[in-house]
Amino acid sequence: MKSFYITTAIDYANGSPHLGHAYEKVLTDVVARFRRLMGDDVYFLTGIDEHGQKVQQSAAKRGIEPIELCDEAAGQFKELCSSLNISNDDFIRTTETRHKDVVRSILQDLFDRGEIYQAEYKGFYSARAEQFLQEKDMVDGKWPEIFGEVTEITESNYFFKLSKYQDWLVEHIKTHEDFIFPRFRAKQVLEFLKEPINDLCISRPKERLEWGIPLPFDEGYVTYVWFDALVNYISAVGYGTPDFDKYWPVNYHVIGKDILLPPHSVYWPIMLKAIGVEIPSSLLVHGWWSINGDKMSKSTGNFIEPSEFVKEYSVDALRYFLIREMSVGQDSDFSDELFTNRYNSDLANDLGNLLNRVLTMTPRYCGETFPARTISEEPEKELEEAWANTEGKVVELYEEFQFHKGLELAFAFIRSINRYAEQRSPWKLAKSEDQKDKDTCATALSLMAEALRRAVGLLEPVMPETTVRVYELLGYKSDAPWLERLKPSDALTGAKVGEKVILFPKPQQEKK
RNA sequence: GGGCCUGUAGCUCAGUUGGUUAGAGCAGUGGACUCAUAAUCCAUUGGUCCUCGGUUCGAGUCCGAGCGGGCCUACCA
Repeated sequence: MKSFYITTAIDYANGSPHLGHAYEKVLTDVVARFRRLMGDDVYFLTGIDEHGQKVQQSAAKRGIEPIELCDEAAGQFKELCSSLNISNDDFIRTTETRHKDVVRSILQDLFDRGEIYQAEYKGFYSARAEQFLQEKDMVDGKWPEIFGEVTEITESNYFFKLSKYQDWLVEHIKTHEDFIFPRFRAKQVLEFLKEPINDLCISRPKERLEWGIPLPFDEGYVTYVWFDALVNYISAVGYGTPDFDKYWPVNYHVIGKDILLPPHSVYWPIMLKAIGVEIPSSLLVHGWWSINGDKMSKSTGNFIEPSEFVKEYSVDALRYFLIREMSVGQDSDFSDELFTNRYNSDLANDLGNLLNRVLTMTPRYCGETFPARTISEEPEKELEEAWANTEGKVVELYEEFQFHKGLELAFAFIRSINRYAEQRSPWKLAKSEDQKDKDTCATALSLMAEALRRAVGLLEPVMPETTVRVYELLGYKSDAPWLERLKPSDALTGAKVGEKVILFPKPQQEKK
C-alpha cells in the first residue's frame, strides 16, 4: 500500500477559527479522502501552533496561564475539525512533549554541526510593543506613538545559516516542477531567491519571550516561530524513531499563499537539508477567500463563522460550496448569495430533488424494491455514454486537484439523469397497460437510481455524509473499492427503496 | 522600485499545442410537464473575449505597451 502523508498548516492559538481555516481543512480533507479511496495508506495531520509572544500576551491580559489559553484554542480548532467532518489522523500541539523533544534535538544537532551561530543583533526596540521595529514601521521618519519609547539596542541571538544553501534550493525548485503547486507560485519563490537571503534569527532571550521551547545549548533563550512551528510536520510522524520513514517525506503540505514565502519554500527545505532529511515532495498552495468582494479582515469584522453555515445548512453543503467555488490556488469570493445559488440549484434542485423523485416514484409504480432493468434503447444508451464520459475524467481531475471542475462534471451528469427522467417519463408509462411500457417504466426508475448511485460515489471525497446517506436510501451496500463502486452494476436490483426524504431542505425564504 | 496573478455574456467561471458560426452553470424570457423541495425538461435573449499595437494565411489563445483589480517583495489560512 502506497503511503500518503498530507498536512495542513498549524493554526496559531491566538485566534479563533474562521472561513480561511475551514477551507484549508476541507481542502486537505478532500485530498486525504480521495487518496484513501484510491487505496493509499493516508496519514493526515493538522494541529495548532501554541508558543510565542501573542499567546503569552493574551494570556497575561486575561490573567491566565498561557497553556490554559492554548487548551481553549486547541478545543476550538478540534471542534472545527469535527464539525467539518475532517478525517485527520492526528492533531498536534506544539506544547506536546513529542514535539518539544524533536525541536530541541534538531536545534542541538544543527548547533553541533556548526549550522547555528551566535551573533549580535542591533536594532530599534519598542518596549511597549515588546518587539524590534523595522524601517517600514516608521511614519514620516518617526516612530508612531503606539510604540512608546523606542531605543536602539544590541541583543545577542542565535542565527541559522540559510544562505549557504541558497544555490542548492534554487536548483531544486528549478528541477522539480511539482515541488510547488500551482506552478506559478514557484516563480515568485525563484524571484525572491535572486537576491541573497539573510541568515535566520531563531532565538529570543527569555527576558523578552518566556513562552517557547528553550534552546538546548543555551537555556537563556527560547526558539522563535519557524524552528518551532515547521518542525511539527516531522515530530508528528516520529522523527528520530525507526517509524519515521513510513510517512516521510511528506507528499503535500497544504498551505495558504501567505506562508509559502519564505517559511515553507525557503526556511523549511533548508532546515531539513541541513539535518540531512529529505525535503517535502510538494507544497500545495491555496488562495484566499474574500467576503462579499472585500478582503477578510479583523478590522472590518467580516469573518464568516463556518459553524453558522453548518448549522443552517449542513456540513456537506459548506464543503461542497468551498470546493466547488474555488479553483485551488486562486482566490475566490464568498457571499450569501453565491452560497444560496449553489445550494439551491445544485444540491437542492438537481441532486436532492432527483433523489426525491426516485424515492417517490419507485414504490408507487414498481413496489418496494428496485426492479430489474430489461430495456436498453437510445435513452438508456445515451445516459450510459454520459457516464462513461464522466467517471474517468472526474477521477483524473481530482488527481490534479481540479476539484471544482470534477464537481462540475459530476453535476452535469446528475442533470443528465434528470433529462433521462423527462425522456422516459415513468409517471406516464405507469398509466399504460402495455407490458413494454411497464418494463420501460421499471427500467427507467431503476436506471435513475443506479445512475444516482454512481454519481454520489463521485462526490464522496467532498461530501462523504451525502454519499453514505444516499447509498442507504437506495439500499446499496458494498465493501468494494471506490473505483469499482463507480462502475455500472446491477447491485440495486432487488434492493429495498428507502423512505422519502428531503436531502437538502431549503431554508424558509423570507417573505417580501 | 522590482515581481506574480487576474480582466471572456447581468453574476461565477471553462476555453486544451493559435484554426471553421466563442462555451457552461446561475439569473432573465417563452414553452412543456406534473413523479418531485414552485421542482424538472425544452427553447431562447445576452459577448467590440479590458485597450492599442505587433507576429501570423489565421489570436480570447503568442509578443510588446498601457489601463483596471488582487497580491508578494515586508511572520494574518
